[in-house]
Amino acid sequence: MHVFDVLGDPVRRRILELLADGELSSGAVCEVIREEFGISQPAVSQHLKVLRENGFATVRPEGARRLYAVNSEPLRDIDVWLDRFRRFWTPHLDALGTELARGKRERRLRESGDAEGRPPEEQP
Amino acid sequence: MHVFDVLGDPVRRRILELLADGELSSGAVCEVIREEFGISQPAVSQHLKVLRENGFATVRPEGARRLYAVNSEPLRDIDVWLDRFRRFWTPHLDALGTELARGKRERRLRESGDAEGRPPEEQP
DNA sequence: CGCTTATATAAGCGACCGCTGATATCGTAG
DNA sequence: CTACGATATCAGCGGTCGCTTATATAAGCG
Repeated sequence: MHVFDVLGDPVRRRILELLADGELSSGAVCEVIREEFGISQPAVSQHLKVLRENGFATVRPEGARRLYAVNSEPLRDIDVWLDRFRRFWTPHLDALGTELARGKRERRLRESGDAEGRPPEEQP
Repeated sequence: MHVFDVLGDPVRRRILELLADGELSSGAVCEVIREEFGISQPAVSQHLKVLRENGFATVRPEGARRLYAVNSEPLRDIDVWLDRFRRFWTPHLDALGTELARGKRERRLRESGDAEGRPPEEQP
């Protein structure tokens, strides 16, 4: 399934938004989604499966619960795909220039300020 | 139709990639897509319609041809949606910081260097 | 041990999406 | 005016996706 197909579903997008604020158990996700979309637990579980199998989320068992977290790599792929269109709203850069600028920005900000540092969950 | 649904289709993504290099006639798009995906002219026309109706492309008649061009606004919406996940690969920024940094970056680059300036096509 | 809670899987069904083939519209050339 | 080329639209069909109900797996708890 392609990256954009995964994000094509509003429920999956919402789940990712929820996970963006920190890891959540399947049940916690269920509760919110059920309230907002009115769909069943298996439906949510199937969406979580899609997110899992396509690398958008990682799972960590904790007792009987399963804690889900965002895995950002596929989202970064989208960001990269968007690069070729960035010059349409940052007109003075071609694709290479944008890449350099993004790198420079990151470096500049990394060495100056800092905020809360949640490390990006990498799975081996 | 939602932004991500539009990009869910590989043909539509490819068409946008083609249009990213400059405007193309429906026929020109057809030719490439037909070669790459082996689908018919009506199929391509329907995809162009989806792109048009969802604001991803603009059309300009030139004689009997119709010239298509990228309209970047929906793509920017995706970029904005991605903002909430950017801290996963630029860990030292929260969402607000990222927004500020992006604005600052743009301003900084706008007043310093410049490259070839294809103006972003705005439709009134 | 059973019983409950938490989550995942299976089977089946309806809706939607994208394709094709046929046709309509529109511009242009002879 | 007619014919042709370029593009859009229509009708219909098949496949896929997401939902539901029912069930399986597995952990916690008395």
